[in-house]
Amino acid sequence: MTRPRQRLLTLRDVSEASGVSEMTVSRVLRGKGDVSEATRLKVQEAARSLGYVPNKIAGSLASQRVNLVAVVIPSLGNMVFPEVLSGISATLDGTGLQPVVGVTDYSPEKEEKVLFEMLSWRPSGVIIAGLEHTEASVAMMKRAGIPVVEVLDVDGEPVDAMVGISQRRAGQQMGEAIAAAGYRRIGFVGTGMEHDLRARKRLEGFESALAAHGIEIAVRVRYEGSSALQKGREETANLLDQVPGLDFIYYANDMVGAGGLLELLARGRNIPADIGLAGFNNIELLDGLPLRLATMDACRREAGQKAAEIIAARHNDPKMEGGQRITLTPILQKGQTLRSAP
Amino acid sequence: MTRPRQRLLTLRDVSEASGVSEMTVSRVLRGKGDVSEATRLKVQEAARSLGYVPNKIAGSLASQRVNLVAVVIPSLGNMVFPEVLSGISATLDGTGLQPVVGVTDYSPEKEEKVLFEMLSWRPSGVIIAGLEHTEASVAMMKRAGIPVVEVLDVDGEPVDAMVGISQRRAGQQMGEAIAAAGYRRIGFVGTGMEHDLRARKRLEGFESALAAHGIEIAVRVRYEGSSALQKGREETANLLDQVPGLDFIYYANDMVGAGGLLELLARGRNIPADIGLAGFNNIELLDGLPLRLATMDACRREAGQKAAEIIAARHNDPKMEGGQRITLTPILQKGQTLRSAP
DNA sequence: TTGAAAGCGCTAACAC
DNA sequence: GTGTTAGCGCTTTCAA
Repeated sequence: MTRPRQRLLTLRDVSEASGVSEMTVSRVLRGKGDVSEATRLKVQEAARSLGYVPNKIAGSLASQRVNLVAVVIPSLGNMVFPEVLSGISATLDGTGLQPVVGVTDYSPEKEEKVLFEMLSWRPSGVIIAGLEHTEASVAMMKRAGIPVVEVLDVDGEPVDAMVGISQRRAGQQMGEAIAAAGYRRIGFVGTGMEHDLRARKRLEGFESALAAHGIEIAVRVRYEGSSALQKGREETANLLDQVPGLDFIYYANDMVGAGGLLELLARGRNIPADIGLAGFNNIELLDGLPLRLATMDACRREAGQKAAEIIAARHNDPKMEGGQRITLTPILQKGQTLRSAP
Repeated sequence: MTRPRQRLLTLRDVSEASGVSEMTVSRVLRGKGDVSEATRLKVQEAARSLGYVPNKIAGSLASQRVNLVAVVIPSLGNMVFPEVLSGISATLDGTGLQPVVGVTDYSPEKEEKVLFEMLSWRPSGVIIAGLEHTEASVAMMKRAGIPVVEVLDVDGEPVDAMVGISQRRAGQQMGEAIAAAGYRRIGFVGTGMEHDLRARKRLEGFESALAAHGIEIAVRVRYEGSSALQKGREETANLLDQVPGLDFIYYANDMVGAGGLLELLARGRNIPADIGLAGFNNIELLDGLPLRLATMDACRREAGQKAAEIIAARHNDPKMEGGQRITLTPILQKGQTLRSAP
């Protein structure tokens, strides 16, 4: 494959350039241990002028510690995971820990591979989306001997710690609000993501809430691929044509929901009196739409923050107990597309 | 800070469990060298049943090779960089190389830190957004002895290789199209990103093209913060109030442009006859809007792909020459918000 | 086809 | 405050 690249600068080079022992150079560069001001300056100057970049591979091997946190998420393409990530980064900043991201494309097999790959770097912790993983993935995480935090869902048993909302409950709440508002003929637009188990749980909760009111989803479609805004329009048109009497559409996420909103507005439909709609995620995009879409916050940023806090705390105090369970509470935003209960 | 974590499984454990020497176990696990089928099976079985995860830190130190590619980008929050990333991942898949992402928040100082941090892991290559970096960053990249590809801009001198569009030329082209269409009183909505040098270059090109037609930008505003759709609406309203005779608005990106479009439609303006508008990036979102916004593709995915190809090729053949320069050509999409030349 | 020895570049632990 | 020694867990090299 590849041949070793040219030799780079080592501690020894800095040591020779500064006339200070390797060990002391190492101390200066890490800011550990007492070093006299004089030698410190000598060393720093030498390192700077040589352009020395320490070798973390060697350092980590020797110290048996790695300042990386593995973050395993399904996708970077839909705004929700970047937000989790941004919560993680913000919290990790200043702890000396660094997130490293792996993407699974919603595939459990790829997740397993990514996890294996990341664990082979011996990170200080794992933050992973969801509670469902292959047996091998679970085994790996358990054996890794590091804090593991599963995020964005709390409906199930975690490997170790978990932080998130109850997706099932979130779906239920939306279903209840819709039924309470008197909507009766309800359509659903879902993603084609077979493996988005959180979306599935939301839908289950949603259906159970409707069932309690004697309502069944009248029609459902799934879209494949991305371009969610456009798909939202198309599938909405689709639904309306299939079932003219529809008075509500529930969308698997805000992006398709926004597309649906644009379509309904284009058709001059009376929202929310005549027909209502709701999405999920509370993405920022909604602020600029002609009407505020009803939605629910998945608390993604907060989940990332809390997860990172757990990792950081346990990194600093390895004796700390694991198994934290933090349930976040999403707020239902009625926006302007869900009428109030009569 | 932290104490070493519990001892994990090592090659020695697999060696003992299988009764095969460490060296041969290593060969099996890496699939290198000739190993008899019998021992191969013994070893694989032992590794699997123990749940052995190799230690890449030790492996990389010993072999002096690391299968990581450092990817340094300003942000994950706006869809353009994730797309570059996805081009990179797709191309790297199957090469044995893995991208590791660092985010700079458009700050040159943070970029320097991120670069230092990543280079200390001795990656096999660097892909970094833009051509402008601190002196120290440039020095680090030059000294690293690995392929470096700067992406998304070709207006300047690269450290090594570069792949992207000419941002200046892109701005010019849009300016020319607008002037040719006969628009004369032109407004500009930019981001508050002081350090988005690519946006700045686009604007320079844009202004120079207008100047060639004796036109100056009549009014410009910058928005701060995110929520680009909403800001697009607000700033558009703002502009129209300040300069009622405006007949074109150029937006720094499609997201604000989409907000502007919604605002103009809400005001019942006649697009593109009465007033035109254009964005930049050709994001997917545009497909679902009531009118297709005029825009220009930044070739982000393609830039990621080409960059990754360069890294992969040079990884496989270190003797290969560096300094590749690939200029991609963005296509101007007139959409429905830019009238044709009279 | 397999094994033994010698490091990779750094840091922990201990001596001075 | 500074230096010395002995590895960290692998892979390279070379011998068997």
